[in-house]
Amino acid sequence: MPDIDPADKSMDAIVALCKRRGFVYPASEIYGGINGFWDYGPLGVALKNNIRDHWWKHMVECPPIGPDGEPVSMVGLDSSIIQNPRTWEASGHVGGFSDPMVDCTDSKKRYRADHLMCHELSAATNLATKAPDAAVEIRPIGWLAVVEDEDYANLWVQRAKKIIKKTGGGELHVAGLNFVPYNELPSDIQKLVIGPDSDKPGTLTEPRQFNLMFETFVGAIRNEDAKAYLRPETAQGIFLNYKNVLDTMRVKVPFGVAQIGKSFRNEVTPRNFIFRSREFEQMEMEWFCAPDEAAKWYEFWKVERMKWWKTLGISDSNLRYRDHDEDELAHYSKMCVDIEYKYPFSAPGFGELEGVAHRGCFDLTQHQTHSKQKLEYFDQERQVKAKKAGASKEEIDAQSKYIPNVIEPASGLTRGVLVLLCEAYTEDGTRPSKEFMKFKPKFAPIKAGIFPLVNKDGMPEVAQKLYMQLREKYTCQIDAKQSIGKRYARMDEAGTPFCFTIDGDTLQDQTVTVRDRDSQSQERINIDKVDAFIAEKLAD
RNA sequence: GCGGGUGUAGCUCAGUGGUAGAGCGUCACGUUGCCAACGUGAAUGUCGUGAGUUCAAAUCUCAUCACCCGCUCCA
Repeated sequence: MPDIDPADKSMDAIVALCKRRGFVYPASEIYGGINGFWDYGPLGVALKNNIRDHWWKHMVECPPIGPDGEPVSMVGLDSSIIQNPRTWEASGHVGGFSDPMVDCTDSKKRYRADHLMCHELSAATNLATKAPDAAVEIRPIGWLAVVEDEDYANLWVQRAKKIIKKTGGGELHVAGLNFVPYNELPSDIQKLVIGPDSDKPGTLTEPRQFNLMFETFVGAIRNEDAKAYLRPETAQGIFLNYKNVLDTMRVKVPFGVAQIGKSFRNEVTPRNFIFRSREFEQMEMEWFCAPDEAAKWYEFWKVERMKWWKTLGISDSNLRYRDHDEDELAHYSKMCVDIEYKYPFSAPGFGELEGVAHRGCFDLTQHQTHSKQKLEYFDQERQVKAKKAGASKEEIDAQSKYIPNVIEPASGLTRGVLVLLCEAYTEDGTRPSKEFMKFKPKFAPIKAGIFPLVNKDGMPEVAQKLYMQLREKYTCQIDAKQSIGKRYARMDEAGTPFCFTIDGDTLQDQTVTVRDRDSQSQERINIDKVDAFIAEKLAD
């Protein structure tokens, strides 16, 4: 069966199935829910754990082979969600995530206050055209704002002329263009500003802070000194422990530290099911390397991470790279590429799944400055090499002491769950369930259903015995209730790849039927071969 | 945060001021011989929440919450 284009899948139908079958529920639903939070149900947590374990296996326990043919060096970590608040000053999250925003009550648009470039606007009317220097009347109109872009000064002049025409005419009167960002204007002048999509002054609100970090208080006393933040990313926990790992784990640059955990962002607009939620789970790795090798490792991880996503059974045409433009890069990043997936809500476009960022030495330098702890790395191999080459003391130091650069593949575990849900969702009007979940067997929450064909003649007993044996190794469900078709249909919606049915023949010749989820076809195998059959199908 | 839309059983929905409904699903019992079979029965609703108008509100009004779409933002 050819893969279905995500554009043809209905997000509503996926959300409905997720709830109906226990993948994802709205959080605190009996109280009316809470915007931006979701609970993972029995099948959802199984799917999420499967992806999580697969990532951990391929990043920490069995990391990829490096360019030199040896496995790369990687260790795991699980750092605290709440850290010393100074962490977030150093990382740039206090400030960086709190851009002041301005709303226009006329155009109903919202702008970043520091992106609104404002200039005083006046019209000049020459009262006596024959006496050039005298009798020029200056008519102040107010201030005019335009959105900052490459050519905003020209845009401003065009808008200014239009507004002068509308408000009584005259020539544009400016003495040199000196733009001021909206947030730097005094509040009495802010009231005179004409918005970028409005003709009226005073329609812009005061700049308002949108801090994207959740705040809490450590200890019983709730004051500024006790204020702390829920981490908005897991990455900083790794930087905070960089020195501990170096001192205790006998690792040498280049090496990586990987971590999986919850992060929290007070998003302005949680949207698109679990794609953007306020509490989410990340799988992040920080790769520490010598500055002159960073570009090489950036390419390495860019390739490796895409390979990894493809091992989840996602079709090639639904994944792509998207390099960030220079003006799009975050304050810490030198290069960044997104691995994107074609979600049903973004199709035919793509949406982010993972970002691989070249963070330079930004983070460690920041933490070194703020904490006053030395985070420099001493590279003994380079020192020996430089000495052999007869370098001067200064040259040896320069080559062997450095702040490592960091390559960061950061992905959303909960986005991975969403991708597999979207990828697996398949409509098929010809089968009883009308829709089924085509998970790659390795990631399916339930690997096998075990059914007695009918609930008599010793079949339930044989099924029970098989179940007890299989459940030691695989997530299985035994079900003897209702018709066999109904049981198959339920398993289809749960995405269970195989169903083993004990029938009359089983009692005679020790064989069971295996029903394949995708083809709905059956074959008979010996009951002793069931374990090996599943094992083979789960292997990569 | 702004604008628009939606909210009735687990799901899909009907119900425009007068007793809360249907189909599917779920559960029980019986039956069963490979794809949501059949029979009988059962459970499930503060009609999103709170106020107001009314003799009477799922229905009208207001507020609020959640979800969807578009801005804005974003991993």
